[in-house]
Amino acid sequence: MQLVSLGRPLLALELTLNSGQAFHWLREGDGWLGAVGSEAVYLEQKDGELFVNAGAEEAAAGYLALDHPLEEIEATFPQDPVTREALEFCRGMRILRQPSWEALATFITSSMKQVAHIAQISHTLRKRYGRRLILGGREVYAYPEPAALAALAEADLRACALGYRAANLQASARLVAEGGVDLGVVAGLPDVEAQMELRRLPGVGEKVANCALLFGFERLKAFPVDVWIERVIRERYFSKKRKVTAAMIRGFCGKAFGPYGGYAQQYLFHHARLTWKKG
DNA sequence: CTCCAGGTTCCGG
DNA sequence: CCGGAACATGGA
Repeated sequence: MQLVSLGRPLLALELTLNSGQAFHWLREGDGWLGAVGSEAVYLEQKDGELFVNAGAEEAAAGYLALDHPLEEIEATFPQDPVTREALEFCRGMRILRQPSWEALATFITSSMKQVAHIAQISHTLRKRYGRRLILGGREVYAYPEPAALAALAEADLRACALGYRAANLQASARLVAEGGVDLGVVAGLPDVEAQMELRRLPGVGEKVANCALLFGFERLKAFPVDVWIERVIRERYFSKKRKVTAAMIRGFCGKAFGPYGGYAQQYLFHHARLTWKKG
């Protein structure tokens, strides 16, 4: 396979691909093999230099969001010790620019699931119902289109270990495929309205909507609050308060982390998930 | 075995 | 607005 250099961007490639944003990248030799939309892509980073299979330069640069001004973004983070620790741990991690349906759908399947299992579900769905792509003799699978999932029975999705999420994914795929919720329209809405529109889909509440906005609609201030973020906020920012309600956490997170709150959130999430010690 | 995971929805205070 | 319970599945 012929590789092309994309230079030396500020990028922590492995961290980015394994930080719980996307769930399908697999180790292949010295790099990573996966799909960017409907294009098979190989990525490799060697001594800070980024390489991609010839022909996929544009897709890779867009997906990896190399145009995000990452040094400026990281400089907007608050200076508190918790965020600084996360920044030190995650420096160079980027918010991927994923296709909106792919991001939305994978997070519909994510509720009450560990990252490893979300990945397993993603791979099963891709392999059974996504388009098969070939790169360097290797098979890669695109995420299934809304219409492909809309055409299935709920039982087909249950068979992919989706559990109660099967009905939500099926119904959401149908709504999107039939235009009941138009993701192209969502892309043009302001953040608040976009979130409301996404929440019309079954299985999409505040957290999943924010994940979709952050990872699939490039809303870099969207701040998903999951169990890890909630733990961090409660125990390290509100440690002395007796009662901390969801509204207080939402208010704090929307205000305290600046114009790139979603980036800060991702750093806090990843750092907490990998280093948290009980007690 | 028990506990918990990148939650949502519905229901009763 | 708030807390609880039901909902499936598998990794730790």
